Amino acid sequence: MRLVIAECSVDYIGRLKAHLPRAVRLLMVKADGSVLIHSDGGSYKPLNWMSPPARLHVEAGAEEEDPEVLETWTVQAAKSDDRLIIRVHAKHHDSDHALGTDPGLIKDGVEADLQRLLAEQIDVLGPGYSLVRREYPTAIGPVDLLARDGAGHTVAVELKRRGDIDGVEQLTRYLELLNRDPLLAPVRGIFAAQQIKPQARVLAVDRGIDCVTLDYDAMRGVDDSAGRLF
Amino acid sequence: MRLVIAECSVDYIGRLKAHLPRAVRLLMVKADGSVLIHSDGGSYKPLNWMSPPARLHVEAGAEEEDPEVLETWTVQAAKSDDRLIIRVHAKHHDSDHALGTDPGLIKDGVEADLQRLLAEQIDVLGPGYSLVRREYPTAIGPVDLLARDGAGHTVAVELKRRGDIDGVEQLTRYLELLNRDPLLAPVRGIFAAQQIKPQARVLAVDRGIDCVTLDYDAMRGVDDSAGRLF
DNA sequence: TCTTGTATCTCGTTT
DNA sequence: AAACGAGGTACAAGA
Repeated sequence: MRLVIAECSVDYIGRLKAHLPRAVRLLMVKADGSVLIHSDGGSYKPLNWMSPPARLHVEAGAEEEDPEVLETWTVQAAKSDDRLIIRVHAKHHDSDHALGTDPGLIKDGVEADLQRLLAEQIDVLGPGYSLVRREYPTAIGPVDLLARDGAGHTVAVELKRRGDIDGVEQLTRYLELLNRDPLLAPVRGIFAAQQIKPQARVLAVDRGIDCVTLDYDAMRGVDDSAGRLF
Repeated sequence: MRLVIAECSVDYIGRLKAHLPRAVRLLMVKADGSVLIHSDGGSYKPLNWMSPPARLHVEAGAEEEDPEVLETWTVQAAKSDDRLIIRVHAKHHDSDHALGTDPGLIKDGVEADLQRLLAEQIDVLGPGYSLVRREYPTAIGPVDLLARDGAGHTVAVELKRRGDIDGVEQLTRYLELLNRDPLLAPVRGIFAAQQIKPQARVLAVDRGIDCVTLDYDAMRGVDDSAGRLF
């Protein structure tokens, strides 16, 4: 990994065009040819970048013979026409480092975990609920959870961390399909999420879909396998 | 901005839990207290990070008295309980740089530009078209463009850079709603995008929605404010 | 290989 | 401040 602190201006031409005026920034060049341009703020997203695989070509001076330009960097994407052009006006730092391959990130607490917890604690949806199965297959994809309520009626559960309008649409399509199956019909829908957006709730209610807000921490607290990972 | 190349292990506890085993990585500390942890590969997303605003606290040694740990970095989010703990086993590089504030990115060619151009050149949809308004409000969100065709009938236009099935669903919802308004009905739909995916086109046609492919470069060429950005 | 769905999404804009 | 939509979304899992 090469780290350069440089005064530079940047142009990206590809799916859109973007321009960065002259300023001091960090240029990070990775082993796979990708380049990230970071300022001293913002979040993890670089101001501009080139995704791998890409090829970096450095040329002394400027193509247009501008004496203020020390180097012109051209970063060309290997599989598309996307191109990043970096004009370096001054270099304040330049260092190279051998990092080796990374063992990678281990995660816990994503939607898959939420699904596992709700499957184990299906009665948070109401008394008498029982699980039929997780990832119940349909022609248009698997339903997150299929269950039966206290009265024995089938219930399809769509699970999200953040309940958005898309999730309601998805559940609606599943319900339409499931209700064509005489062995299952009538199938009711439950939209379960840690947070449900107002618009999504309105749409769900309009379609007769129940909304349930889940407390992940509480559910994880009940689960005895919690906290064992690290 | 501080750049440290270090052998480290990392734990994140917040909206989820995540762990990085011991390896050599780049630690980038920004002026706002945010921290990014990058490996020499992947894409622009760091392996792990803390978003601003945050506070970095460095302590010599390890809390648990592990002699292999040189320093323990605690990065605490200012507005939540999110926390990043970095155990530094060895430092290979450590440098600090003054970057100043960045003038920021200038973009061209995003959906907003398309919408402005199409509003100005509404007749690319057909002869006699006239604009009613941009961002026409409805209960479930604003319609990109509302227009009248040559015959004086109302037309709702959904605009995308890339025409996907989601966009057709969105337009369908708008049309359903708009057609309940006796002052507007009947309202026809036009799905306009730079590229329309085959599946989206099939769905649109099936629902009686017209598809229009837009040539952004040509439309920008017509617009006399084009090319002034850079 | 391509498609689908999630994300510690980020980032802007608007309410 | 909260919510909504777009993104050069990125990224991983499944087909």
